[in-house]
Amino acid sequence: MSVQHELMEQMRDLHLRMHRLFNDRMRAQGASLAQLKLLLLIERCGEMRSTDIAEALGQAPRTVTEAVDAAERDGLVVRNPDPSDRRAKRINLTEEGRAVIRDVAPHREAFTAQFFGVLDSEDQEKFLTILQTLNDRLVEMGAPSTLEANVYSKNSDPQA
Amino acid sequence: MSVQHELMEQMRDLHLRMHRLFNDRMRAQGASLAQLKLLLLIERCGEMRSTDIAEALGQAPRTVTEAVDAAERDGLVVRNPDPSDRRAKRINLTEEGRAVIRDVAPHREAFTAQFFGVLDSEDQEKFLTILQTLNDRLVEMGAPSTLEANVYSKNSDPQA
DNA sequence: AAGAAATATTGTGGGACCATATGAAATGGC
DNA sequence: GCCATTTCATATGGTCCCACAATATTTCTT
Repeated sequence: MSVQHELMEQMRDLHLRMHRLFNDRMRAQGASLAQLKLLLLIERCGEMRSTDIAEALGQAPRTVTEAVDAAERDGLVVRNPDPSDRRAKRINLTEEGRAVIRDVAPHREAFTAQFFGVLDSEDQEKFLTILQTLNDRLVEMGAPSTLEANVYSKNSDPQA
Repeated sequence: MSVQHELMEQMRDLHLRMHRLFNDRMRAQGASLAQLKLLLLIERCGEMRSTDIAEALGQAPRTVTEAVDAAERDGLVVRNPDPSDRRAKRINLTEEGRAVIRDVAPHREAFTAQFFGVLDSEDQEKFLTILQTLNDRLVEMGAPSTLEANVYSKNSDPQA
């Protein structure tokens, strides 16, 4: 029972520290974690509708509208009309948006490598297995199974 | 490299799902994760000053003031003047605050047990080791080493 | 064509965080 | 005793997220 207690504490600590440290490093590069999450998702999937973004990020529609507003204000993203559905808008990266991703990429890579470098590949595999098991458990327990985009390391398999 | 990518995704997913699911269950009992965190800390440590709470929870002073404001509004907590330091206030639980902790306890226990139940004790130990290793790494990388209070399972060693 | 559903957005209200700054009180050196 | 510094709680303003409700437009269903 005390092990579970410890586990919960360590899990929370880990997330908190990781989130803050990563955020700090990205802010030093002029980005923010949340913004980056959005930009990387669009880079990976190409033009997206608001709905798709909400689902991919596991966020409420309201949140996405706000985020896109902000990114558009910063010139990182544009909303184009969707030719095949006049209700919809297609959100895409601007050149400036792509530049932010490019500039930040090495720092993301460095973070991930430095972070997971303490684990040998066997432990990484074990860790991954456990995380997947726990994730499945949460879904069994009632959590939604929607995904979340990856912000930390580069993804080389875009799916249009 | 792709394993690290997967790891990051799974870690984020896990935290998000756990946080939301736990929060939902607690809200059904009239509490919230953050509130609970505060109440449990005070229960464990007795009367506390705002500063102590901020340090214990790894939060900014501003956050604590807000949280205590809310808890005080809900009648779960009171601010008493500190006789030995007229700047300070001593924050303590009300009877209602203690009642919330009592009511929520079984649900916290149930969640933790159900969640970690998918892992045998060997995997739990392995998981704990890995988490600690990663936490230490983050501290090496510049993250603060302040702790965070445990919200999920009961703690039986209060330290006044 | 009428109704239902989907799409994006807006408003309102709220929760949980942050850095920074302010005023009051305590503390420590002199 | 006196002044600079530190400490304490709080305030200002900001980010990121949510739920709920309402709107206008368009598409899909029947």
